[in-house]
Amino acid sequence: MTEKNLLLIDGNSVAFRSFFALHNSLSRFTNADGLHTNAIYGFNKMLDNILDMFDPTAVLVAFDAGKTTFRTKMFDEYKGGRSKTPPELSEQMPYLRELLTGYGIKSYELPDYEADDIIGTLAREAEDDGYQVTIVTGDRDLTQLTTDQTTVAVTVKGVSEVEEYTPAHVKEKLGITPSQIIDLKGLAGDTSDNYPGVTKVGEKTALKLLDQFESVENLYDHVDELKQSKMKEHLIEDKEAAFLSKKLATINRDAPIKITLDDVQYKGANKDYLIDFYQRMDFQSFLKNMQSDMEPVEKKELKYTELTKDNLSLVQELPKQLAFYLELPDKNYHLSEFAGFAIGTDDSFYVSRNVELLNESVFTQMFNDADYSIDVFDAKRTFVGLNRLGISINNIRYDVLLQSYLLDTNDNSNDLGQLAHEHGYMDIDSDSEVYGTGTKRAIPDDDTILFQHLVRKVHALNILGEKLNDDLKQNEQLELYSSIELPLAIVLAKMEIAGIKVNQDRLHQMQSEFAERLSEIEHDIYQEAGEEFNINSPKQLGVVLFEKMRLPIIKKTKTGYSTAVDVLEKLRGESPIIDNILNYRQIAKIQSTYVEGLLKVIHSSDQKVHTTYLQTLTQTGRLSSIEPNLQNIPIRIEEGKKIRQAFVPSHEGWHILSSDYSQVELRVLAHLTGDKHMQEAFKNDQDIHASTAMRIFGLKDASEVTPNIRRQAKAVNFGIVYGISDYGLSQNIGITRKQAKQFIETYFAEYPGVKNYVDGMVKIAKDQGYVETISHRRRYLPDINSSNFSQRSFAERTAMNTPIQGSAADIIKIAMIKMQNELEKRNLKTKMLLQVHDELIFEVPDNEMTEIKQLVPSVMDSAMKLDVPLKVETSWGNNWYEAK
DNA sequence: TCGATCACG
DNA sequence: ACGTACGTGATCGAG
Repeated sequence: MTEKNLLLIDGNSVAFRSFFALHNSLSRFTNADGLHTNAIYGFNKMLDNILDMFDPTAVLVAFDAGKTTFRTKMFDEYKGGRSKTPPELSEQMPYLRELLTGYGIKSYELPDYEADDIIGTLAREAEDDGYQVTIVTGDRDLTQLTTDQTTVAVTVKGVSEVEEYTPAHVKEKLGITPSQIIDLKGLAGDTSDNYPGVTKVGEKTALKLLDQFESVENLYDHVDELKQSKMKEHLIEDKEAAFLSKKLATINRDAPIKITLDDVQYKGANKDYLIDFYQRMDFQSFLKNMQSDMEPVEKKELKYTELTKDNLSLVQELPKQLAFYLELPDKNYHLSEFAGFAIGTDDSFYVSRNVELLNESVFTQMFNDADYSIDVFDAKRTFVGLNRLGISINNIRYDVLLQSYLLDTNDNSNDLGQLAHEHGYMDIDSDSEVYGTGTKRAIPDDDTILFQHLVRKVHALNILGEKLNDDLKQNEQLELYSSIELPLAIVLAKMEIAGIKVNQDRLHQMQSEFAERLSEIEHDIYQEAGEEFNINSPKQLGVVLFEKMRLPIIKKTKTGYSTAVDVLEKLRGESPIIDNILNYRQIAKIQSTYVEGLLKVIHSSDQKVHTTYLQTLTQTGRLSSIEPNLQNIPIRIEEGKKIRQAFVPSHEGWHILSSDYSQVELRVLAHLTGDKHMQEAFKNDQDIHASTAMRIFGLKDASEVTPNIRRQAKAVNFGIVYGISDYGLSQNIGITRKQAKQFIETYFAEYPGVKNYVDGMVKIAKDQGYVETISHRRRYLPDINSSNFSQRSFAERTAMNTPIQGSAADIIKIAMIKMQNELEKRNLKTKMLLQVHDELIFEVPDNEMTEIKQLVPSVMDSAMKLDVPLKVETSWGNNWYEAK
């Protein structure tokens, strides 16, 4: 006889448990549409575990139907006072149903009844029919249903483990039978369901009473026999409440359910449905399990031909639209070895380890033939790689990395395999699977492994390029892709290749100067502390300052005392050691990060540094710069600023020229908000901070704007751009929160357009789930409806900041493309070298200086037409330090 | 690998 | 009552 096993799941309870179990990682669990998925994920984990453990022949998930039930009719405060379900959980409920559909599991709800009642009723029917029943829930109340045939599995530690209650286990834990659970609840009540029980009687007392009297009814039959006590009075007084509570706790095992055991027979999952569902949820690990589950469904083996010098002509037979992948395995592609390449489309693929083949005319012609269009992954990387081989390419069509990033700034993995999976293309492994990670990372010796992987990449590009292009079109982002990001990739490649010359002698000179000063200060600090310790260790420093020297503790971090600058500044008067530490920190920073750090990354071949710009990293559309980061070279403090003297032109007699946008972000703000007052200030070329100062402090004349007042107004302007809060502003300029609040209110009254914009952006983010820049760059903000104040506030500030910072990024990107075009069109030797968010840096031969001084600002200020003028300031000198 | 710190816009 | 300014990267010490 086959065993009959029924699995009943309390849907709401398990969803709730899953949600809170993964609440800390809430923001990690969102899919591409910004939907939270943590509860769905947790529920899925639980399902996998439970199905595996109990191997059921029938399954049902019961849900609560709504707020009101027959219990609320008996007692209208039943489950009252519960905080309402967080929106991040509610939004997941419909998808939970889809998950169940995928598993081939029925779900059911019944108006006026709770999930418990459905479970109780069906469990009774199943027992009568000879089933073994397992009930899964997060709610211990359901243990009242345990019998010899029915086990109640209560989730513990989130939902990954369960505690199984049998009648024996209930007895062991509480000393009562399952049917007495309701008596227990009757006497003790239940705070989470908000019913009272008897005053002053909790679980302990209730159990004692039940041990003696067995049931509520019997207790009250003999209540007179109790000796006089406060408890006896309470019992008598709350008799009604006790009976009501018992009734409320009793699960209805006779609910009018319209679902039968026949309806819930379990026949297994619908794998196609689940795969589609997992893709939509971005559940990579479940997808993978499916795959490994699904027999030996190996990834498709693609046919390919290994290229050699002798069969190169085969490449000429390829269609004119194809994909090409050049493998530079190291992150730093300026120095990486070449592992090989693959090219092809449809079912013709060619592959080789020998990148020298690319120098053959078949390829060099193909890459510069306008009739061809080549799809790649990371155009900038490909361009730089080919350039190192002496090859140019000018017909790239789709860059799947860029496309993917523009569609969703979070999809920016540099691993094509991983990214393909995120877009639903599964016939490929990730680099980490094929090459390994960390120190074990290596290119496989086995040709078939490497070649198959490279060919799969090319095939993935064939499929994804077209698909993502359609998606971009849908988002109105085609223009952003083809007129800004793709051309920019090439411009950036050329800047990286150009590199910037570094004067090593100057750095070495600074290195010994700083070393000397550091050892002097170090000596003083040890004297003052009375011991030697590692000044660079915040932990050791904390002990010295706050334990040994007993200085007042201003702020703490998660791990101990804070020793950050703002804290030390407040301690300045306490001891001369503070000034020395601040000084030491400053110089140590310059020494380690800039002098020594920079020396480490100079290419010995040309005495230059070649940074790598990350074009697909930031959430706003800005670039970032690594190895080395040339976007944070010191400028604010003179000692650090001297580092810039080491950045020099690559030719004798040339100059470094720098042009920067003046207050772009505020100009963008004036444009986006349409605020008349703000626009007026820019149109009249006024000092914007002084103008703001006059408005918020109600000054009549510009002469009344003192430096301090201007400084405060400047902070307010910055605050507006960052998404202001009174607390943030008060911290920044050292005023009270109340004053800060007053400033902000006055500001909004003076600039009503700004106020409208701020509110409008938050609303847009709430309605559509994302915000956009002027060029339709998009940022999704899944936390905008969060019930967590802090997360929600952060999303709100981002909603207003991103269009500003992002539009400013759009503007300079356009300027860079135009600038590079002009330089090439005019055959100038001047090279664009660096971009620092609102600033472009060039090296210029003397005979081009006059032209460039005029050209750069005119290209930059006409990059985009705004409702206010853009302003550009230019300076130049013998090195970067002088160009300021 | 992570948190604290500090460099930039 | 919450607990915050927006966007980055490199270095260090410590687990």
